[in-house]
Amino acid sequence: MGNYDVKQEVTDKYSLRGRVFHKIREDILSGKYKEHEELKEVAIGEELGVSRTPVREAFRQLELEGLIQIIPNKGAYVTGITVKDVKDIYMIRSLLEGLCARWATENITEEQLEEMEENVYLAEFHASKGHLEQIAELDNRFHDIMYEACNSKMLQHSLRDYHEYVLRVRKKTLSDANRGEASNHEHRLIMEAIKAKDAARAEELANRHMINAYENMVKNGLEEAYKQQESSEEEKAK
Amino acid sequence: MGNYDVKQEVTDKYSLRGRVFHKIREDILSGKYKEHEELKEVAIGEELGVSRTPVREAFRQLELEGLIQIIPNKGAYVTGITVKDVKDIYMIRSLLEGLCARWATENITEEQLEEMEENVYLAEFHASKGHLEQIAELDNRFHDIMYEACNSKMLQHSLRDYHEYVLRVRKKTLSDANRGEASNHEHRLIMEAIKAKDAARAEELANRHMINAYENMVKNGLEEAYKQQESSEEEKAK
DNA sequence: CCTCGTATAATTGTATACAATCATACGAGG
DNA sequence: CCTCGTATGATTGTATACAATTATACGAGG
Repeated sequence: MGNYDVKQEVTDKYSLRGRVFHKIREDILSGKYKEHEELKEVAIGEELGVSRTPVREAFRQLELEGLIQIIPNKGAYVTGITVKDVKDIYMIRSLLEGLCARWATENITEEQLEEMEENVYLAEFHASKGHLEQIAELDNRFHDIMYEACNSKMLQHSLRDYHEYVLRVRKKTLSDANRGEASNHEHRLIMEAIKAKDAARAEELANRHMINAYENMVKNGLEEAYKQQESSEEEKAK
Repeated sequence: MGNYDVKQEVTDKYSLRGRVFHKIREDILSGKYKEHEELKEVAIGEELGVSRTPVREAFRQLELEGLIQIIPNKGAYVTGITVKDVKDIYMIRSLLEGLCARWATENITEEQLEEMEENVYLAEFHASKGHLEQIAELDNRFHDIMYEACNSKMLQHSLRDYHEYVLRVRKKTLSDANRGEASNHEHRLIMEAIKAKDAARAEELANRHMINAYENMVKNGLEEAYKQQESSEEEKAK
């Protein structure tokens, strides 16, 4: 239950307010709650040791994110995430990460660029040592730096949403060491394009970066990670 | 207060659950609550004739949408929407509407295509008669048909979000009869491209459609519609 | 006069109580 | 045996009560 103290920053950011929200979200994305399953306020509240009030607030947020659907006076039902959803997200992200890279080229600060360079070097180091955990962490951070650098609150918001959405899938695919190195190399190219102020190239590279990530994911069994929707067909029959 | 019975469908969709949410949202987008203003739960609750509970739930949703920022144990502060935000949204939408048009070309059903054709004809009729209200309504519907036709839950969700976000600006610019007719014509071209199964052309046209809408908006005084942020500078000084 | 600490007020966070709505089961009537 | 209506239980919707936290005001001490 209390697996939220792994990273201190994240803990502080989410503890108390939003802890319930992120826990339920995690449980949906991890497949604990299956598609079309009904979520009861009291049951989840008891499981997390809180009353219905915070649970209800979390439900409202989850509905807005599209993870559950709330039917008034009836209940909250898990929407789930299908293979097609993941594919769509990567296509959408491909476009938006491209736009982000373009804007980042125009707006990035010296500090951000330096952190990006450091990130790339560090990632290559950890890749050579086989430190998978750090690679995933640095990959997260690389994209986050770019989201900040693009200087657009709106774009940043959308990309963060999508990024989190597929976080579980990403963690799985980045565990593949080959893709990890390829991904790092793509990060380097993007970074260099940004540094050279070549916005068009940065956009094109970021575009490809997403497509590559997606194609690799398909190759490495995206279906398996999300076979939950098959088993939910029985659920639907009820 | 009770201006929600203009359109029956919308009323039913939002009444009871979500009414509070949409009302507060409307008040933020309309500029009633200015940037950096603190929203008190009890005050808003009394104004809407409800207790704190529904207000709090609405706050959580609004935060997720980025319209307010909630600082734990302190308060909820209006984030507002700046000129740059609107510009960014249109650039983002340009890409996503393009993608949507492409996917719609591949997935649209006969019924949807027929409704789209009907929509275009109707819009041209009302434009010739100068019925501005109907034009805005049909414009909404045109895009909504395409969102449905693209057959992507994720893309549909994002585009609806953005669409609503700039709804107020759009209503203002579509009041310009010239842009209304130009917009209708662009709708027709998109529709014809979809009908001809020319996905690349549909994408390109939808792209341009957004850029044109944005450029027209700038010309017609986008700044004026959102000058609220200037006045909020004083607020910030407090 | 300024600084710091305590006390008070205001506001949010959470839990609980009550109301409204929906699902289910059971039995009367056909 | 089936259908419909009512009654009961479960679940959500809302309001209120209490706890925790934060902001403010005031006064003691330097």
